Amino acid sequence: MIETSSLSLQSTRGRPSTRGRLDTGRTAKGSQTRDRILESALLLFRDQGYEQTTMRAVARDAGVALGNTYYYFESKEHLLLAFYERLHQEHLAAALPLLDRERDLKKRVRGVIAAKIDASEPYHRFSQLLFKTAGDPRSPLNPFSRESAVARRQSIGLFDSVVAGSIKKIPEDLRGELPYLLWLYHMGIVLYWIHDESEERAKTYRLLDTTVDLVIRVVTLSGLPGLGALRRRAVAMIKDLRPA
Amino acid sequence: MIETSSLSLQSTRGRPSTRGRLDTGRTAKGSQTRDRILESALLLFRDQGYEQTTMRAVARDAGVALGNTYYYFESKEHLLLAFYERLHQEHLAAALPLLDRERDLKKRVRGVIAAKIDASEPYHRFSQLLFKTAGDPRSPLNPFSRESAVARRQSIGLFDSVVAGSIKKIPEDLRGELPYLLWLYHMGIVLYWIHDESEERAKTYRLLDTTVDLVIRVVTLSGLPGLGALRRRAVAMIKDLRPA
DNA sequence: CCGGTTTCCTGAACACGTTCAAGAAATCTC
DNA sequence: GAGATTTCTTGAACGTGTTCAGGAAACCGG
Repeated sequence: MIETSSLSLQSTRGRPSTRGRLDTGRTAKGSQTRDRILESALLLFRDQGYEQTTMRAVARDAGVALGNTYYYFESKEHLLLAFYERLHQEHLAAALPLLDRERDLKKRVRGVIAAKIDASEPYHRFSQLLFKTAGDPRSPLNPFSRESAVARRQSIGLFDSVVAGSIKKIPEDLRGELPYLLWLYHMGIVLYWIHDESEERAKTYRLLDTTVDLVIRVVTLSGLPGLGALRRRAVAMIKDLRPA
Repeated sequence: MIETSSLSLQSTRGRPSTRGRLDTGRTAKGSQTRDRILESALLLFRDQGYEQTTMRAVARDAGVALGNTYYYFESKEHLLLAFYERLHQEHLAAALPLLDRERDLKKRVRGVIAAKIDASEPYHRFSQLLFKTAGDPRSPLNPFSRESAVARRQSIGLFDSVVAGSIKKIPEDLRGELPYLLWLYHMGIVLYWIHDESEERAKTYRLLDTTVDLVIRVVTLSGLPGLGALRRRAVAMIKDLRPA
């Protein structure tokens, strides 16, 4: 499928997009240590949450000195960022088969978001931190920050594929902004999921099913001749106000 | 105006809705100390941000020992919560005249949200923390937590008045949920505002003007006979999925 | 007033994330 | 392989939010 060929399953670990100073993992030894630290952190995060996990415990479990963790990860939050990057890879792997198979836009959107929720489920307890820090412009986890730019672009890129690979007729002007809008929509669903404590996240899935229907309906309606002016105005607004 | 009579301008300070153990401010002396601490904290927060403000600095400026701040405020975050309660009072004071004067729904919604942004402007730099912690279910600042229930109910209550005091015809079933929906909408605008660094927050105001138009249009359209089924389905979903 | 009780206040101590000077190990150059 | 350079590792130390045992001050019933 051509439209998914731009999506990469390659992990960005090992040669991360670091900023000058922290150009780590250059030797085999260094790379191994980095992985050991990351692995320890992920296990501890999952088992006892982010706040309860101390950097000292991460270092101990990885078998290195405390200070060494700071050679490979700028801060505890960057360790979390590395986790999210891995989570995204898992999400991608889960979503790709569906994108290759299904061509109906509604099912593609629903499937990709459901895959995200499923992939995140083991980490529900501490995924709360995603949004805890997502709102802080200074945090590297903030979806608009420079440091998470790679992850964000990848995440939005997934919705590029969702749109590109569907057979639905979409007005040209809306088509350009739709992936971004779907990404925002998916963030909203995730935010709800974070707070959802219902059995099997039943409420989140009900929300998803109902709203995905509405969303697709709006996309369809926006193509009607009588609604062209309204649609153009909305698209213009999004282009204007969408963060750079 | 009857519909605003339930809104209170009384500050909740002095006799806060604390939980048993921390039933503070019972003597005149205690209450004074609490106010001194809060005042110091607000000044420091505003001038140098939340993270840069240390509890030791707060205590020093208030002229008390470090430990004493923890007698009146459970944590640094609770100090921030007290700040948001005060901010809400200022917002309320700014919004009330408009609600007494104006009866057009669109103008009421726009006015109340604009008032919120204006009231928050002096604290833009560290308001980022609102959403930083808003996503964390364990944080007292989380809009769905027990501790912020009072503030939240007040905040939604404001939109109760917005709806109740307008002359717009609104379908009965939607009318019940509309205040909550408008509150959610207003949270979205605030989230955008937090990240908005444009001159005079021009982008936020453009977003507000455009979306308020869309929102009201949807409310109007939802009353059309042909769209009753869709509206009922949407309202049912909201009732089902709205957090308790 | 006095003793008892509650409320208020103190500062040392703790665990945490983070920094840093110093040294060990790997790699490179010749 | 020796020396020079880079990469990796260490653990003590700093400043932070928070806790806590203990003491001071206010209040209350007699």
